[in-house]
Order: sequence, then C-alpha cells, then structure tokens
Amino acid sequence: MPEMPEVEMIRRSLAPNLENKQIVDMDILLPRQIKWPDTEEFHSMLVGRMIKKMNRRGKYLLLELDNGNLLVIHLRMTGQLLYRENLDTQDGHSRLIFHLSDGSRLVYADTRTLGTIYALKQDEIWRVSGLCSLGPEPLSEDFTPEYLASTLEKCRAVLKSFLLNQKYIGGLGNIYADEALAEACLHPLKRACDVNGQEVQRLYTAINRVIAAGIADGGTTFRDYRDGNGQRGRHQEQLLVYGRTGCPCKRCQSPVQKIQVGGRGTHFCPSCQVL
DNA sequence: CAATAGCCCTGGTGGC
DNA sequence: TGCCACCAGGGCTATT
Repeated sequence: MPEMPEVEMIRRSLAPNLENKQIVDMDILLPRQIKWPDTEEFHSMLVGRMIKKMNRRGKYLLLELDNGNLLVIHLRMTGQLLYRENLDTQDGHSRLIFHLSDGSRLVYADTRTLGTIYALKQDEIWRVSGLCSLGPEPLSEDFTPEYLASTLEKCRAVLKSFLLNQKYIGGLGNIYADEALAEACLHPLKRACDVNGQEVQRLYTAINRVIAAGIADGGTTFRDYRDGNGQRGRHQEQLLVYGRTGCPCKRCQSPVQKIQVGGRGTHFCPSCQVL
C-alpha cells in the first residue's frame, strides 16, 4: 500500500537508474492495466523514447519523456516498480516490462492488478482526473496551516475521510492518515469543520511529521511495499496505532481500537484521541 | 455536498 | 488437511 513516502522512496531509488536511458522495447503482460491509450499505441508512444526525468505528485509517478510526453503510473495497493540490471532476477506478478538501452529493465509488478498506467501527450493530463484534482501535498510550500484551516472549515466530513480525500491533501493513505490523527490526538470521527485553531496547528504539524518520518525511515513495509531496488521500509516499527489493534497505546497504555470509517479500517487510541 | 455501497483484484488468514 | 468466507484498501462510479 504505497502512500506518499513510499512512492517518494520509489522515485528516489529509480531516478538515477532510469534518467537519460532509452526504452528500447517492452513486454505488455497484462494489457488491461494500461488505461490509456490502447496497447498498440501505448507501445508506439514509448518505444524509442528517452526517460528525461522521474517526478512524483501525491501517489502518482510521472516519467517525463524526451518529447514531452508522460508515462503516468499509480501503484494502488500492491504495485511495485523494480529496477533490474540483468536477467537473472525473475519477479513474480510482472505485468509490464520496459527494456532499457543499457540492457537493464524496469519491471512493473502487481499482485492484485489494481494499479493504473497511462501514456499521455503533453496536453492530455486531463485524462487522469485524480491527478488533476490533487490537493497540495504535505511538506510542500502550498500546504500551509492557513490552507488546512480554511479547507477543514468548509468540510463537514469526519477527519479520517477528510485526510484520505486526495483533493484536500495529496498523498496520505490509510496508514499515515491514522498515524497523523494519533500524533495530533484527534479522533477519526471528529468533524473536519469542528476542529479548532489549536487543533488545526496540531494536525498540520502531525501530517508533516508522519510523512517526513516515513520518508526518513525508507517507507512502511507491511507486506508488499519495496523500493525500486527491492528494499523494504523500516517505518512500520515506529507506528503509533496502525496495525496495533489491541496493543497498548505508546502514550497511555490503553488498548488501540479498530473501527470502520468510510469503509476503511481505522486505528486509534480511544483515550488519547478525543472528539 | 456527504455518506455508503459496489467494483476492480489476489493472496494470506482464521475458523471449522 | 482442506475448504471457504473474509479482509486488505486506492480510487472511481452510482445511488440515496
């Protein structure tokens, strides 16, 4: 379940290995994961192109090509992008393989096949609606306490749903949303518009802190996440509440509770996190 | 506008 | 040991 820190680690681990290399061929093993254009055109749009730059927006990876076109990849739940220098590593669940000019490969693997892949011309970003409507990301200039305060004020949804909605903040997923609320001592069912000034400040700091910590620890590996070199993350050891149902809260020793909010498993400390 | 359910999917797990 | 229901949940759509 790669969220912003994990996708950023993937970007960082892949960029030096991919930038300025040419895609010489590809194996499309599961065509339905390519959402645009059709298989044939996807192939012809990419083969022969040079990867100029590897960018990220929220949980989207954006590979900029030498003609200005864009390869957009969203890993969803179990997607992985792996750089392989030679042919002796076989990755399970490979769905798409790019062969690069120096004999190396970029492998897209995905057990549950929920990931989405697009090849877009410069003026075609609108085809990825989630990318167009993406809110500012944690740690960025646009993500300010003022932005958070005014956005919360206008929203009547509960905090957990607010944090997961990518149009408000780009990049948070289930793990870091739960962790940010735990860090800020805010209840996941509290209404966004009911958060007061002091709580906004706490939430703002918490969001940036958990994302920065996730990146510093190389991401969170629960099951599937690996970086571009196949390395696991270490942040799972630092989590306050996620995946710790029934375990003592690290602050007050009360057992961590798990509930469903908007269809998502939600972990919190019923004693530290108040409504 | 918000909440909810359903959909896409596979593999791991827990119960019997 | 085998079988099966259930869960993991990101993002989109349809419905209430």
